[in-house]
Amino acid sequence: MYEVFFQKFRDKVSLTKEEEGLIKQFLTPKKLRKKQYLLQDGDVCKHIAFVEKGALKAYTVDESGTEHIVQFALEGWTISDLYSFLTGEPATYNIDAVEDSELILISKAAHEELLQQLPKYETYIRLQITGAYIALQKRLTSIISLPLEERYKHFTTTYPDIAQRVPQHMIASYMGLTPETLSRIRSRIFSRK
Amino acid sequence: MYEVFFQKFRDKVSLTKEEEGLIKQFLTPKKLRKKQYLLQDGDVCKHIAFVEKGALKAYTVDESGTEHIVQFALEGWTISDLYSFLTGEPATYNIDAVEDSELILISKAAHEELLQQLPKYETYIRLQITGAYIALQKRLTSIISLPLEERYKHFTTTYPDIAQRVPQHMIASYMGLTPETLSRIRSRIFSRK
DNA sequence: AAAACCCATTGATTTTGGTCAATGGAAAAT
DNA sequence: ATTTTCCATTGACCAAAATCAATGGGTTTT
Repeated sequence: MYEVFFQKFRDKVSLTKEEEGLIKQFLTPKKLRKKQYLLQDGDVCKHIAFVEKGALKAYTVDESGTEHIVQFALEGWTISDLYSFLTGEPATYNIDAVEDSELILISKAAHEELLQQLPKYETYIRLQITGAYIALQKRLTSIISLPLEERYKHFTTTYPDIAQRVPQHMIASYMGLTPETLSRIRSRIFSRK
Repeated sequence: MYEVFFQKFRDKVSLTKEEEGLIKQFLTPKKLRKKQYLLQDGDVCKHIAFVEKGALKAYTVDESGTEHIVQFALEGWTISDLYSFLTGEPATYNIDAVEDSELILISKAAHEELLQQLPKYETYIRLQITGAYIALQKRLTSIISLPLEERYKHFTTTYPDIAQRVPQHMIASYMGLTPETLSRIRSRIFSRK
């Protein structure tokens, strides 16, 4: 149940068996069926969720009811409304399951306790958030500097797993496009080469 | 010379005079004239730069020679090509001074040494990068979910200082627009209210 | 003080993506 | 097995932003 989590952890910081056991006490497993919410806009985000299996998405919904996907998370990724988690303010994102999923939850209390008790946990969190920041900055850069067709190619080469598993209209939403436009971009790419 | 830096540091983590002295040994001040480069695309990013005074921008340049601004940094902000800094890969951003500026540089060696010697430094870095991540995620959300006019308003209310000090064509670039389009959006906003 | 440059604005036109609508196929529900 | 539902695609049309081009106000340079 915790294999992927500790694998990712050890990729960043080495752990003894004892430390692993200590951490385990603070983790809560949770299963989520496809389309179930992990978090709803307006609620306070109570957990950081690590994806052991499955796929989730974080998104906003505008007045017209359109979803705008902010983030996908597959196995090995972490998802939350970090601002809400840290401040206790109501969340501005919804998070739900794109597929049946298995998660590992870290509550605010557990997070703070681990930061206190285990310096390696702080290092893990620091490296984890740093990686997320860099990935986000690259995404932003591709949005402001690449033409649409290049952006789509960049996306599919950076995240081939997401491109394969997730319905196209969600990818369109993630890219800030309508499904029709993404479909046309794809057909242009295929016909041209 | 180090006032703003330690002020920001203490906002996140308290420091004794001794600790402050220790950190100071690892910092290098640097002045930059308007338009001077701090980092050029292709070079390795050797430092994290903290802005004591002035304003910098990080940007890419596409084949047509157009700049795409990824980030601004005013007093109290930090700027670098973090990916290049951490991995030693060539940078993909240029960074230069929008105004005459005073910086505090942290080299890779200094960064690693401080992480080793001073747990509070790691905490500072963790909180700092967390804040940057949240800000970036908000920016991304506004890009994919808000209509242009709202996005501009969001920008000016979130960063009134940048909106005032930086030329409009740079803000257009930061928003992924042409200067003409931003100008028209502004005139629409002013005439409408 | 004049010249050169930078920059914001405005107009005319083109390009690009969005909207509305219909179709067909595949997957899920009954 | 058959009906729904969901989803990708395509077409016609519309709206929005980019491009091209010109103007004039400010700065800075000389």
